Amino acid sequence: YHCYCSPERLEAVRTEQQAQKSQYQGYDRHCRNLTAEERAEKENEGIKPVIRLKVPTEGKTSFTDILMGKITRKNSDVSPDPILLKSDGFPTYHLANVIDDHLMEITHIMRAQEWIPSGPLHILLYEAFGWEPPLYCHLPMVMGKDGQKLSKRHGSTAVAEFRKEGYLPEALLNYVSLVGWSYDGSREFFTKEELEELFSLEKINKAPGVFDYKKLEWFNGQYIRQKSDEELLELLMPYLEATGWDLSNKAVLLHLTAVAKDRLKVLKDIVVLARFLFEEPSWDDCSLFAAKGVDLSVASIALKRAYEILRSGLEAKKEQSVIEEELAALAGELGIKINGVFQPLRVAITGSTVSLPLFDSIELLGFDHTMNRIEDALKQVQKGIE
RNA sequence: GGUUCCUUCGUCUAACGGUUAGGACGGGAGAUUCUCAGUCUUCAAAUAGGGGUUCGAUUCCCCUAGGAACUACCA
Repeated sequence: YHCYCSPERLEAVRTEQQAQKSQYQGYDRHCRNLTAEERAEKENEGIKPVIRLKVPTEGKTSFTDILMGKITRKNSDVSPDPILLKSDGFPTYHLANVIDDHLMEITHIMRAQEWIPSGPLHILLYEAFGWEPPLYCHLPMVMGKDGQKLSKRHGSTAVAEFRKEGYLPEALLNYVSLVGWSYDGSREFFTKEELEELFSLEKINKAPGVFDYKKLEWFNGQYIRQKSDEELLELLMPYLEATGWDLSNKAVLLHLTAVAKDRLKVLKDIVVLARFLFEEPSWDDCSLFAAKGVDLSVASIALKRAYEILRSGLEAKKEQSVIEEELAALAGELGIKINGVFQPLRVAITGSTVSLPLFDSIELLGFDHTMNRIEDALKQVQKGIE
């Protein structure tokens, strides 16, 4: 039916209902039973009407949900006479949805549980048109950590964002399949093909699930580790290329990939791990050179001596294990822990106390470059002590 | 407020009405070790509360509590 109520009147009705804490909420069906004269009068005033659905005030409407079972709602509880056609002639969602699905010959509607309350309204619409309603399956929603509808403030929510962060499609798919569903309670790894085979609506949980970014990360790490070095490098390239670094040495990149593989949670992480290869450390904070419980002056000596051991060892092409032993011996001599020697080296070479394994870092960087860096670092430490 | 849906470790979940309530993530401890990771071992951690039905209830029923969604001329 045509409704001529102004937005202002609707708003007034709404605030009045709220103020009264009225049990009845929504449109008051003001225009539902206008006489022909009253309508003509409104038309003459030039008011463009909306078209509302005359929802029955008696009886109930129900439909069967594949997951939820029978859902029934009293017609008096269905949204009172919702707008179907707006005053500008455009349909609202409910009208468009029903017509579109019907014309598209949709047989099954699977949507989130937040749509359950609109179910009876849609059924009413199908009945009004004399159409056969489709089958419904309302799926549990996915919530954020706070138990509210997952939204932007919980982190990434769009597939494109997950991809940008460096989540593998197969990891995301695998993880998401396990929110609200399980196969047998113990098996967790599924390929897309296996999911096509094994996924079943019947085993979907009714309760909403919380999206666990930690577990997604874990899945992603698992899938990353399943890749060959070559495959992984290919996936990593876009992230590396975005930095503007010189990536011409494929052998180095492959070695980098192999060493970084265990350390990646998301592909994007490669940038942090690789930075030392392409940018010179600044060593702004000299205290980084000193391991816990080690004096900076001692660290300085350790670095100097370690540098000599490294240089002669590498020049003589000694085994890594031999050089390691020599470095360990140095630590013993200085009365500090092994890390007291490794940390200043690590900081000198990579600029950070956290890095890829030391000898891999050296090999990636190359002998000359490594030596130069340690020499520079030595100067920094001297300045730091003074 | 009203309507509807939901309720097993912190999180995702498993358990023909009969199990020491299982697995995974995360957390703790330990091993490996040059840091960080990774890997391995290991520990803690739950049936929301109250009534029924039953020889027996996580499982079936009722009540309470809690949570969520919806309640637009948005979708």
